[in-house]
Amino acid sequence: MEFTSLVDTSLDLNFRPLRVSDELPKQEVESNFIGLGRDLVPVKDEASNLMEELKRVNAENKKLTEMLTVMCQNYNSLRNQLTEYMSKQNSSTSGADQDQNSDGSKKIKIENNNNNEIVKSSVQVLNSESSSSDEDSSPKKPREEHIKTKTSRVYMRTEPSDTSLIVKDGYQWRKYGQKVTRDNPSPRAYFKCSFAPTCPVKKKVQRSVEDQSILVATYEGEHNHSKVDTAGPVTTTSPSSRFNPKNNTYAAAVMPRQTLTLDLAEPKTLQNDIKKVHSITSTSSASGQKRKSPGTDQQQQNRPEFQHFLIEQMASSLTKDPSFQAALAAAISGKFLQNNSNTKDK
DNA sequence: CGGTTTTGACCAGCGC
DNA sequence: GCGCTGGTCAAAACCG
Repeated sequence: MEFTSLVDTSLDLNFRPLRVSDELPKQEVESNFIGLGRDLVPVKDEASNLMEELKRVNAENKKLTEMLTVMCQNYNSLRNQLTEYMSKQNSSTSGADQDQNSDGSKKIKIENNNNNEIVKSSVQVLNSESSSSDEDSSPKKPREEHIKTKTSRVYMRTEPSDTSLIVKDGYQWRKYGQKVTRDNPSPRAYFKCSFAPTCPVKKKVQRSVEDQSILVATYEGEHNHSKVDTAGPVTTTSPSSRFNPKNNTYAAAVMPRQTLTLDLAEPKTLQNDIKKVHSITSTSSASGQKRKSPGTDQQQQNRPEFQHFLIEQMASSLTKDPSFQAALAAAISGKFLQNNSNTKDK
């Protein structure tokens, strides 16, 4: 449980109400064993146990808040990089769509336009709903499908040392292929949703050409089931994918990955928070298009006021979350019920 | 043993 | 028709 909470925030919180009922019996069994060992456990002890539990939950919340802070920092730095990159492109000649690309393929052009859109909208939403024309696959057949199927693209920052192509998004995926594409030296991995056999969703994951630390996940189709709630860290792929034995980068990669997992999970609340944070950090520079000295945002973010505001926002976001409240209420009431049954049994 | 990953083979679309 | 490319298949390997 602790590990789950450490690894993910909103996803687990959202699903917690479902899990509480699953997990509580376990705790009951455990505490019943304890109860058998000691004939009469004073109510005082139980109360102190509860307090301990509350303290532990509070500590967990603190950890989550800190992680969210890191997430926002990563997000902002990524945004800065993208903004800089795009402004560089804009400052060059207008027809410089294919600079960097000697072959100047149409696909790249489209990709760049898409990036442009995202940056122009201040990258509030990293999950961009794309039209049928924006997908990078050119053949006719897929194109027909795109008219029907929803495609979206998600950008995710990872540790540079992390070579795995894993995007944690709360779903369970089965990898069915990997290819090295022409316009990108890093391989592209193909995944199918493996939670439901009938689920038509596919995703492609590939590292960005510009920044190898950015994973680009392209989703095709819509899930016909809810998110998978497994016991592990937000779960996306098979057990062996949660930890990459080749480079031992799992622990290091966990933090950056959460960033977009959260974006996917609860876009509205988090984006609102991020918007607020953003408005604070960019009060001096109007549109963000002005050339800022690199690291300006970073300095702002390091300010204690900013950190405080950020933590407050995250905390309020958590406490406002009905799922979180329900989970907390269920946990507490479960404990009380457990107490009652224990005392009645004796 | 069942599910997942890996990876070479295969297929279809496209341009020349 | 041929070669290139992206996407998928499927057998073997791997893992818990």
